[in-house]
Amino acid sequence: MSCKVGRMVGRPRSEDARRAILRAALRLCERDGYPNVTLKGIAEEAGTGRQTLYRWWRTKAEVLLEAMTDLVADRLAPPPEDLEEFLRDTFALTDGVAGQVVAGLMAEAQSDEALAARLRAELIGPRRAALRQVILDGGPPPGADPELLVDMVFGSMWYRLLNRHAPVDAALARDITALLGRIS
Amino acid sequence: MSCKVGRMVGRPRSEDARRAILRAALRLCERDGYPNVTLKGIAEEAGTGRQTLYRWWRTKAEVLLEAMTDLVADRLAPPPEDLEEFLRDTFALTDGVAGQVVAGLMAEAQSDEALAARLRAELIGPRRAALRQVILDGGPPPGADPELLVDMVFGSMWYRLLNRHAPVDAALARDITALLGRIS
DNA sequence: ACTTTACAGGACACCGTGTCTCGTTTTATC
DNA sequence: GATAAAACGAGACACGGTGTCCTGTAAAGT
Repeated sequence: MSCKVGRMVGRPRSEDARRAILRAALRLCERDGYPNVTLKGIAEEAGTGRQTLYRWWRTKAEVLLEAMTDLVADRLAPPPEDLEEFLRDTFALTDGVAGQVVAGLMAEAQSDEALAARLRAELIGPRRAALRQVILDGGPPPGADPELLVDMVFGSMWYRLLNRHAPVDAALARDITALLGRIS
Repeated sequence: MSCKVGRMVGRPRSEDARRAILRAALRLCERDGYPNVTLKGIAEEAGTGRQTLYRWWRTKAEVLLEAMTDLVADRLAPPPEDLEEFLRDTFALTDGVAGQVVAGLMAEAQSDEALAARLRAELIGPRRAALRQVILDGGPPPGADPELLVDMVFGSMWYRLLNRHAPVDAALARDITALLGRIS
C-alpha cells in the first residue's frame, strides 16, 4: 500500500495514528454495532483529524478490513491438519466482534466492488485455499470437486453468519466433518 | 399488514400507488443497482408523494422485500419433486435483478433486525422448508441431519451469490445433486 | 353535508460524506 | 541551523438522503 522503497521525504506516516484508528474502529463496532459506525465517529474516537482517515482509507469498510486482517493474522498462525480442528479454529474467529465485522464487510461489499475484490483477495481467498489444502491432505472423496466442497462448507458458515438461523460453533464443525466423511 | 376487517372509513389505500411504487423500485434497482436506490428516488420515479411511501413502508428494503415476494409468488408456483429440478428453478430466480435484490436485502438485514426477521419468515424460511421437503421425499441419506444438508445446499448458493466467486446456475444444481446422492 | 383517511407536493432540520483550508509538527536534505 | 516536503489535528463547507411536518385536494363511509 504505502511505498516502502525510495527516498521518503517529509513527515512519515504516524504508526500511532494508524493503530489508534484501527482500535477505535473495532471499539465502536463493539459498542454501537458495525452499521452505526461512521468515519466521523472513528476520527473523534481515535482523537485524529478526518483528513488523516481519508488520506489512507476510502471508506469505513477499508478501515475495518485492515483491522480484521491484522486481527486474523494474530490469531490464526498454525494451520492444523485435522479438518474438524481447522473448522473449529475458523468458526471460533466468528465469535464476538469479528463475526459482526465480517458480516458487515460482506454486506458492504454488495455495494462496493473494490471492497469486494479486496475482501476476496485478503480474507476469503486465503481461508478457502487453506480449507482446500486440508481437504486434499485428508484423503478427499475421490470424484468430488474440491471447490464445490469448499463452497458447501464455508457456504453453510456464511449462511448461518448472515442469516443467523443457527450458530457457527464447534457442533457445526463436528457435523460437517462427519458428513464429509460419509461421501463415498 | 393492513386491517382487512372492520369498518374502513376514509379514502381507501390506492392499489395503483402501491403497484407503481413496487414497479418503480425494481426498475430503479435494474437501472442504478440496489445500493443506489433511495426512497426519495422511488417516490419521484413512481410519481408519488414521499409521505405515501413512509405511510406503508419504513425503508427501501421493506419496499423491495414486498416486491420480491410478489415476484417470487408469480414465478414459483409448482414445487417439483426432483431435487435437481427444484434447485435449477430456485437458482434461475437469482438471475437478473432478483439476484441483486436478494443480495442487497441480505446485506441490509445485517443492520436491520426487523428486516432480517421478515426476510427469514417471508422469503428464506419458505424456501428452506420446500428444500427440506424435497430432500425428505427423495430418500434422504439415513443418518444425516436434514437441516445441515439444507444449510450446505442453500449456503453454497448464498455464498456464491454474495461473494460472487462462481455462478449460481444449472451446473451448480447438477453438481450438488450428484454430491448429495453419494452420501452413504 | 360532514368526517375520516389517503393522496401529491413541497419545506424543513438533521446527519454523514467527502473536499478544502488553516496552522503545526516531524522528517530528510542541504 | 535553515529549508522543503509531507503528515498531522482541527474545523468549515456544500451536497444529498432521511424522516417529519404542513398544505391543499381527492375519495370513501355515515
